[in-house]
Amino acid sequence: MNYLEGLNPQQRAAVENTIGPVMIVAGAGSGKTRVITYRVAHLIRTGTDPFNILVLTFTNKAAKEMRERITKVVGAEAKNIWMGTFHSVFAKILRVEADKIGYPSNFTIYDTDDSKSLIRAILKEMQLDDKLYNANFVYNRISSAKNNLISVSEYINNDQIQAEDASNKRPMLGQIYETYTKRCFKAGAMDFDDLLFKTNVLLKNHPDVLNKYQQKFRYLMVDEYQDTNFSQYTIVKKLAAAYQNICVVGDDAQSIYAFRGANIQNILNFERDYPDLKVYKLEQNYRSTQNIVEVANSIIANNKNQLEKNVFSDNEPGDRIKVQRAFTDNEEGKLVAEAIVQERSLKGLLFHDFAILYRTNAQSRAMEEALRKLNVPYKIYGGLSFYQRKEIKDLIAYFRLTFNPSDEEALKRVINYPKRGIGDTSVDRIVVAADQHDKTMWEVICHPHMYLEGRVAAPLKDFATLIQSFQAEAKKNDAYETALYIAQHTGILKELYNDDSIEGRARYENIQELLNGIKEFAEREDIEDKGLAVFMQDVALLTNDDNEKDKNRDTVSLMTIHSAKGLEFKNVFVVGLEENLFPSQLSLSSRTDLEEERRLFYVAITRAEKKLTLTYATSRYRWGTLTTCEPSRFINEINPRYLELDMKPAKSSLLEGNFDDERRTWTSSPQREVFSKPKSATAPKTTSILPKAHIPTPGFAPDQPSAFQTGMEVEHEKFGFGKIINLEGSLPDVKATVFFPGLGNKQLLLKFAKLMIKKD
DNA sequence: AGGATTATGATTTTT
DNA sequence: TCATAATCCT
Repeated sequence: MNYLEGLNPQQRAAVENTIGPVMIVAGAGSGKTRVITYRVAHLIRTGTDPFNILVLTFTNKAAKEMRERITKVVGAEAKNIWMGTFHSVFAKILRVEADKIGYPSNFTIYDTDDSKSLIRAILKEMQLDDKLYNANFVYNRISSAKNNLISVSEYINNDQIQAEDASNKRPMLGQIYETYTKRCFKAGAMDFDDLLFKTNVLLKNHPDVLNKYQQKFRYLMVDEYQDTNFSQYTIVKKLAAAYQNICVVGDDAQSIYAFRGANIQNILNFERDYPDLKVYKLEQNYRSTQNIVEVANSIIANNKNQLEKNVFSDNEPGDRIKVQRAFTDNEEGKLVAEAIVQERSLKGLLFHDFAILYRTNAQSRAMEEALRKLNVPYKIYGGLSFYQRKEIKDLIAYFRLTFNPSDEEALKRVINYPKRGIGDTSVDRIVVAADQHDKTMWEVICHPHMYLEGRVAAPLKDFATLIQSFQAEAKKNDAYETALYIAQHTGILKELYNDDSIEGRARYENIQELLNGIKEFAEREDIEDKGLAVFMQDVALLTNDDNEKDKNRDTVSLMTIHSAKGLEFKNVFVVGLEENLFPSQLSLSSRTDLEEERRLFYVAITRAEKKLTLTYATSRYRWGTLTTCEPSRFINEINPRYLELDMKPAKSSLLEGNFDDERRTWTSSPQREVFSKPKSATAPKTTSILPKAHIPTPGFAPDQPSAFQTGMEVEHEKFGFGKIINLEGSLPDVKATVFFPGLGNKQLLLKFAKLMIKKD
């Protein structure tokens, strides 16, 4: 297979130039993954030892796919490449080097829930106001400190940070950070951010270790470089310092994770770090139609800070981008669902060719309901991952405890689950006793009579014995046998088996699935140590792998825009394009946040291959109350010549504005522009292209249900002018089918609808 | 200790 | 609205 054939000149240059610092700026749909995989394959084909290559990605999925594709080119050697997420690669290294930073090599990895629950416990112990010191807020503060490599002592001694916290009335954050760090250490645990933070500490304080990995990883590649944070940036920079064979790949226009600490400057300033950098720009989009690519370009042009590039498409111009208005979120769902059904039969497509993308998960509900009504099969991506389910976390907590009994979060999770008579008060007493005697909770539990009075001693001793029996079991058996033993002897399996509810059934099945997964692991032949401890090493870093069964089902995909990154669909619906939703309300106060929202919109648009539809509703339920919405400014930012407006406002003398046939847009006199926003000086001039909401005729008064006849021209308070095409039922429950131009048919119950016979 | 009830508060989330 | 957490009862 000649992998170099079929690459365009820029792609090929990026693949072949493997020495020295390289930056590949890869526009959306420009064949980025191909270039990375071929570049790695090329390195190996030209004699580089796979053991000397490190490829860092952001998702397990990306790493897995890449490895598969490289295997196709170079064969079995591909398995020797170090390839994985930042977190998994450095967790592996930290386990090897753990003793250098005082950690046990079997340290536990705390997930976000563990971290937050520890923070909650600390806040309670410190008796801090939990309104001011909200666990989420504290977690984010600590996380961002770590991502910026600010240690506890630096945090406490930094005047600026202290002043900031003081002015926010939260002077205790430094102390909380300190306690949190100590407690993690005592529990033999690292959180997600620690995996990177401690790697930095390790490489900084141990030049020999740094040198070892510099020598090992002579060729470094980083995917999605625009999403790296400072901590990741520093690790990469250190590792690359010796050989400078560093290749980063990314697209600044698709940086959408700043809210998690990603720093877009890492890619924008890359040239500053490596003056003899070679830059390759992949600008040809192979995915989408010209219209889609140009719309995306016109949107992103509104952002100030970006790398210069000119993404273009040689594909057909394609359909215009459709903009659709709905009156409610439910109607929006209906519109989308109907469009999918229609488009599918019209073009002979599969459900699989359609995706509905939204800004927030809450928006999926209206879509789901509409799809269900039309019997459209769908799958929601994202949401709770398998490993975040309660029953899975419970069982895994027992596994964690088996190998690291100091793991406090696991201990607290299962010490009274299933019920064994150790309530909150007892747990509090254990915590106090442990603190007083400077022991771990586990040590207290092993010798309860030494530290505690009363009845609890017996169940505690039993609990300790139980865990010790698991440890003994784990020593002699493989992962599956141990896991099954634990599932049985904790009583979890029985408890769920006896739960006859639907949820209980599902939980039991989930446990079975976990056990099956462990069984598969234990049957693998490429692994020497098949113990449960090995399986557990990166279980905290695993996320949902798409279910094999689901892969063959033909379904519409529903997901947030964030989770759609990297995917593509023939037909894409981006829904909820409303101010305060997309762009999100919380982004409106700062330019950088708003620009991130715009990049998110860019990502959404560029998922589409053939056809793109944007929808918005003029009212929607948010947090239980009906709110009215204005169309998103992003719609106004699109050059109208790319748009097709599906609805034409009803003819009315009250509606000022003229339909500009040439440009297929609505223009209106400025003083009546309901939706146009004050434009910033830098924003390109756009005309408001959105139809107005209907404004009722002066003196509008609904008529009696008995007054209506089929064929009458009528006016509706909100929908505007239309024509009755059918009446059914008998008074007073007459239901009318009314056709509103641009909106289609509406079913209206006359006794409720604000409907008036048109006068003229 | 444990169930039941009320309060709260809320983007996005690769790890 | 909906899920989780804190608090209240028994």
